[in-house]
Amino acid sequence: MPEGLEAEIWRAAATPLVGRTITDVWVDERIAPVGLADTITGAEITSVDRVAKVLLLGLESASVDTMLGLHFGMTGRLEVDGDAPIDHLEYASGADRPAWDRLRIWAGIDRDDPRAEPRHGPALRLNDPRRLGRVSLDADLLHIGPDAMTLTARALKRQIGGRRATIKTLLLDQEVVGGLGNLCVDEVLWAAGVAPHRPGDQVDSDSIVAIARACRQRLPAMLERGGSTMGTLSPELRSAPGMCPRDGSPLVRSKVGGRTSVWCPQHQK
DNA sequence: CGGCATGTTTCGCC
DNA sequence: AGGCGAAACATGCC
Repeated sequence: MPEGLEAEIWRAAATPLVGRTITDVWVDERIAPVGLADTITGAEITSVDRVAKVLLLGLESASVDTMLGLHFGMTGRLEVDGDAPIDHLEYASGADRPAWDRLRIWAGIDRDDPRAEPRHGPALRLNDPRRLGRVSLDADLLHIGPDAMTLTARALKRQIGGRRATIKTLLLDQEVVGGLGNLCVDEVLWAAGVAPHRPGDQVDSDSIVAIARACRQRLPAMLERGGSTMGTLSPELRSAPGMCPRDGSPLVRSKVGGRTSVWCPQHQK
């Protein structure tokens, strides 16, 4: 579930936390730096941002000035004030077990708001069955590439350079482009008419333009509709590849860059 | 039981 | 040195 689009949905959902003070923290210490809870308890949440697939909370207090980074891995999901903005797909059987919680942050309401009611549950809850997600402090995000949603052809061309890895591998590399995951890359390449296994240095200029345009146009549309699973290459189509929605020829399911890829040999060259 | 999963990190080989 | 690809990580589901 979590690609850049999901992180963006969670960013928007978490903005009401700005201005609150962290009163208590519980964390699964296997996925966080030592002493994280003590470090951030008492700090005010001063900002909520997203970089690529990472959600960032700015935290400030007399003794702390840091950025808390939430990485969701393959199966992480977020709840804010008891509300999950995205439902499961992979674990769609309604499973949401407390045992899978990895981080719980209780944060007080705005001190000066007389209408505010006390809250009992955690303000923020990171639930992640597979535990591939991570919580970090001051993560190094300097090398993250330009964000996919606003990607320009010029920037994409520069980032790809003369590299010979497959275009799919390159687009999945967060240092090349920020925010794309397996589903979005397949969707973008399908829309742009580029085969996933084409080497980066053999992607012509027109295709670069098409990929960047597909990122700028399709990703915001998918975001609007609910995230990475809302592309033309639907989860149903991915799991049982049928006919290409564009030209009606058979879709192919194969491994590219170690990831399951769905594409149309007819119009993706 | 075997295989597979929306993601990163690490290791070894050029 | 650095790009590249495969393996590893961890757990649940079909």
